[in-house]
Amino acid sequence: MSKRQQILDTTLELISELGFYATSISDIIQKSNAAAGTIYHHFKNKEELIDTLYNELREEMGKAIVANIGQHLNYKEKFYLIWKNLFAFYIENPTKFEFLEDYANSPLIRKEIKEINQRHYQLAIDFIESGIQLGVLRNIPVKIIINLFFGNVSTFTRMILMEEIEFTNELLEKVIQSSWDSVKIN
Amino acid sequence: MSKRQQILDTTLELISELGFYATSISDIIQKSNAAAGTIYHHFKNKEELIDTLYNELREEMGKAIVANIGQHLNYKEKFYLIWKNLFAFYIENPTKFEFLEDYANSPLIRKEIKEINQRHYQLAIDFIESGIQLGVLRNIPVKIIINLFFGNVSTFTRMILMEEIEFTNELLEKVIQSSWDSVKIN
Amino acid sequence: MSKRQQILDTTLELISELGFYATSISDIIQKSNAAAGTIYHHFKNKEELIDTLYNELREEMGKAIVANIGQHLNYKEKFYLIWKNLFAFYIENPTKFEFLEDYANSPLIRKEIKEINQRHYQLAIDFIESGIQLGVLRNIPVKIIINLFFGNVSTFTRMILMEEIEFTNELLEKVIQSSWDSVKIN
Amino acid sequence: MSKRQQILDTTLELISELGFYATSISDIIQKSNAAAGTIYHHFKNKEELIDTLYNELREEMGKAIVANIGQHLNYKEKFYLIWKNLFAFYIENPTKFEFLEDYANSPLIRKEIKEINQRHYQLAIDFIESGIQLGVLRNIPVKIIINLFFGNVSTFTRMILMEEIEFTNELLEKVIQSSWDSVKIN
DNA sequence: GATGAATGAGACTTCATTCAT
DNA sequence: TATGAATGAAGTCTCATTCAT
Repeated sequence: MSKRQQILDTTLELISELGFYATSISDIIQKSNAAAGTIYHHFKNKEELIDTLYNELREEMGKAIVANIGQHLNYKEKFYLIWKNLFAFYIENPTKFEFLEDYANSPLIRKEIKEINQRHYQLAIDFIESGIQLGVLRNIPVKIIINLFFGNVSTFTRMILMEEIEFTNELLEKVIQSSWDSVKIN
Repeated sequence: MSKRQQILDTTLELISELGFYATSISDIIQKSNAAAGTIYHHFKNKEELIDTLYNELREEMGKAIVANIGQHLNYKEKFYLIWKNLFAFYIENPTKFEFLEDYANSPLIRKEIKEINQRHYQLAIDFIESGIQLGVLRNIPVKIIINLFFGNVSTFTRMILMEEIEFTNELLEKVIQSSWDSVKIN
Repeated sequence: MSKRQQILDTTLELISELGFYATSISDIIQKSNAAAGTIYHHFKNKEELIDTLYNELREEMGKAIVANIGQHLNYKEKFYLIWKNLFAFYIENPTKFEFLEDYANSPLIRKEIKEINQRHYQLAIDFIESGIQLGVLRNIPVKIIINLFFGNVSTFTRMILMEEIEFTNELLEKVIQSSWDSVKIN
Repeated sequence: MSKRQQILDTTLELISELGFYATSISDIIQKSNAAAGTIYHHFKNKEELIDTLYNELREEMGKAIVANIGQHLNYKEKFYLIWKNLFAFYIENPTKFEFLEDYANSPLIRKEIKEINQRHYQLAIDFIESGIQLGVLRNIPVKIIINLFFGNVSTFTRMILMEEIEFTNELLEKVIQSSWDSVKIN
């Protein structure tokens, strides 16, 4: 594996464990077996290193979300599948989940929320918009629906990962049902 | 105003603006017109200062949530009122909202989530549990319902504060309706 | 002696010995027995520390130059006395001489030359201008005369300090005579 | 152009602009389109690179100084011509002027001043010595006369390049006259 | 001749905290 | 109660240089 990748992998691990601000370049140097200069050879600064990681994970997550979305599924089935896909991605990649959550909640970065919404969420926006136009979803601003959707998945994932509640398929179905009931036309 | 209160107020302002980790004691010293020694006279260390603030705000928020909850209201009306109370508290106190969110999302602090659930959420737990027992709410673990509830209010608040969407009473009603539909028995 | 003064004194010694860029904050810390934080408590950064030193020395030098300038001296006698005063200040304070020269020659700082000319050289400007008006000095731009004057003193001082030539009073008189002959009306 | 020459040219440009210590190998790599290894293939280290440049420029300057010195000129005419030659070389090659000045003023390098005097200034030494023996110049140590001479040309050049004063031929003549008057026998 | 990834010492600066006044 | 000078560990980043390709 290349040094560059070692650095990225180590950064992901450390930030998911310690968080954004508690992870120092020193920590990354030690755990990745890279020299300080090597990090700065590949990345302009700490911020760029983290942003690179974020963008990679965002893309990976974006692909995971739409896995197995066949044309034969109806709207509600697609909604459920996306929910499960995102949840599965998080559960199978807890470090990535932690990193993405931490990044999203970082106060300085949160300012970008508007831009991010358009850049990364385009597929989601289209999906929700079509639901409204089809008369399947309520006429609530798309952005709100999306944020509530992602918030719900994150909340549930966190509780499972922190072992606050025990996972069962039945529970998963119930929670997705909640999510669906909150946006579907009555 | 006492120096102690000046320090607390300044800390709230700074953390809500810059976030947890970007706010240094140095910043607080400058903005509060207090000396370093004065801060350490009133608080054992930075952590205690922040925790003090957190606990005060938590209590204040706890009281705000249950304002005007009269016995004559039915369950759904109470649900709506609590939602509105919390939202109003956030909107009227945006710095407190930011602080509480940042604190809650802080990775190191998030470990306390279990304990917090019991300490601060007892009223909420009782309210949700009674809803389930009354057959008004679905049989989903209480903790999940609570976290989804608080998550939804926060998500909506953030979008209004960041001016991603424009506030209207009609929109507020729709969003609370969503929240309610996600947990009420069909 | 105050820590602040210890830091300034040490900085003067080190820069005069090693030069501007070869003097690190680490060096200053070690030699001054001050902690890193102490330096930054008194000075915003390395640049401000050095600028403070420069301004103090500039003022000191400005006073030295005009020592013993009595009203009974004629113009040429004043010219000789100022030359000797500046030379004596340099020879008696070789570290200050080195620092001031190094500062003046620093490429980045040299940009300020115009401003410095007006701020620190006002007395010199007045003196030269009066010489021209009295018909004692040639009609050459004041700035040029001043820079040649200071350049000559520095050149001579450097050669004495580096022991390239041996000092004698006779030699000093000859060199000042050179300086005078280069600007006096024939 | 060879890579070696590209490196030398870039180094000259950067040092003349940023100065000695502010110019990093990194800067040279970027601006010259050469790889780190290439620099170290041609030059043992940074010091050798700069010294190579210095020696080349010294030789070039040495030649420029004596351009058009015909045997038919008398001593004073030669003095004037050398002055003009050096000034012209500086004005036509401002980057070389800056580099040479910066090198000469570099505190660490200044220690070599004695050696340099003999290596590079032999022609100048001979010229001044002959002037003294001919009874045209004052009996002041040759080294002093040389340093004052070069110092005067540099001072004037700098002021023109920094646009502190406007160049005119008349002014140039006046300044050379000053220089000459400072060393000629009265 | 030329490349550029890799090194690690050392640069400047900020941090939370202490303590004599 | 309040002050602010002093601390020194630890932070991010740059530097000149090496070496396998």
